[in-house]
Amino acid sequence: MLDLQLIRNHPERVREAIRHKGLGDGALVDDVLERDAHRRKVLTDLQDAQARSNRISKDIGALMREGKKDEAQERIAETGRLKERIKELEDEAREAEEALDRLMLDVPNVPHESVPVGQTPEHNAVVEEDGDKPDFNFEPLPHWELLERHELADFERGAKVTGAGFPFYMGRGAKLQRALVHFFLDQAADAGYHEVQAPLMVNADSARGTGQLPDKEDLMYEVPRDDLYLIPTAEVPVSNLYRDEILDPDTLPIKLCAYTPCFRREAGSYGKDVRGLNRLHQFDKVELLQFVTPESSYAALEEMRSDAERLLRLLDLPYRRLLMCTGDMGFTQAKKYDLEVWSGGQERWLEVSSISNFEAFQARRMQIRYRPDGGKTDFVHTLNGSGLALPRVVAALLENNQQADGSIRLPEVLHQYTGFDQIG
RNA sequence: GGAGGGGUGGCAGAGUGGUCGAAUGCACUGGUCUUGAAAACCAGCGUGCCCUCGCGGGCACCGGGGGUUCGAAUCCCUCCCCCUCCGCCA
Repeated sequence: MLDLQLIRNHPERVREAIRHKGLGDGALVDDVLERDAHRRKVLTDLQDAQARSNRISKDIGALMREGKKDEAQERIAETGRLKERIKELEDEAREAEEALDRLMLDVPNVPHESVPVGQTPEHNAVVEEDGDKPDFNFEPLPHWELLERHELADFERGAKVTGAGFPFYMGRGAKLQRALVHFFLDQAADAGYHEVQAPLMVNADSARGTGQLPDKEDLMYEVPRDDLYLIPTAEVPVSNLYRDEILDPDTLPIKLCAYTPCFRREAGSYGKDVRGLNRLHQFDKVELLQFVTPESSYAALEEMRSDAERLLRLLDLPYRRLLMCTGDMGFTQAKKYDLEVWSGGQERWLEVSSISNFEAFQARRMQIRYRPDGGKTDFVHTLNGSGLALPRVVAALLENNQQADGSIRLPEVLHQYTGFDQIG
């Protein structure tokens, strides 16, 4: 949610943000301003009426105490009309409030000034490329063939047991997953992130807090009987950790990391993108999160970005960093980087991390505040980033490190975690 | 799942229909005292919103929602959460 003050004071900036994100012409802003004016008018009327009512009740109390029952009765008689009026105004105020809230949920976050303006992925800026793409003197295989050859994963049985997109990882495949999770968490700890283990299901309030509800409902699996949702990312439960709280400034920045499986319905995504590990309904991810003061959030974004990039360098995976343009960055973000690894078998870039600064957009929705020393409470800024999502990292590791004889050499940093240095 | 108890300010803990946004203690902040500190004493100390250039004023909030009443922390309904005991169970 955006700051209503910002819309009031700089409506043109918000209109521009809406256009740049490709979400309309910005007429929404005028609706908001109109609704806001109306709400305030109704609120003022209501509060006037309530103040009068309170005055009368207080007088009645005083009269009762003095034993002037008759006078009290007279005053009670006066209140009938006023009570009705208050009821009407309360209804009006609630409607006005709800109408404004609904509109406010449609207002996207304003992109940071450093974000390139554009509507399509072509406008994303490739900021950096690092590492050498593998140069094979044989025909490299895509990872799904490598998985099959080495019996690292079983997609067919996964489909039987659950459905497409729910593979079993087997033997060294399973161990590799566990090793990566362990490695990522250790690295995060070294970088100062505090590990948490989060619930894998959340309630509707939490899903709303991070913006999965109301509009991205199709993303999540539901457990209707208990009114819960399976998490599409650890971002959802962990961001909500401090919902409705006022944080002590001494505790900031709060840096958290969490390993969780992620569940995504991925409704409507078909095509060859979905082969193998490229797109799954369940996958593992280590997520990094930070709660910071507003003035430090962009430094934190760069820090988090380099925390994620370090993992790719340690794994010796060639990657590139994209600065997402206004139209490709999403509704809630102010600035977002994507990290993509090169997969040598498929000869394409695979997104393995997305690192975002939400500024106060999520915090306002979740009511996460802090009290600056001696000052008024203010919303924290929130950031999160994958560090990293496993399946595509596995895909790239297998593809890039395959040898002519079909074996796969694992990067050295993983040996102590896997207990083996190659597959096959 | 069954039975009972309970949710009040940062914490502890009063308050069971009217001068209660809420006693008191602790914590915290400022001041007095002191060479300094502690102690003691004095004062301040919740959140959100609305009106106002400002001074200031108003409204709402005692787990959430609804109701009774001129008036609700207090009474009623409902939901949620916590605790104790029993059952079940990784």
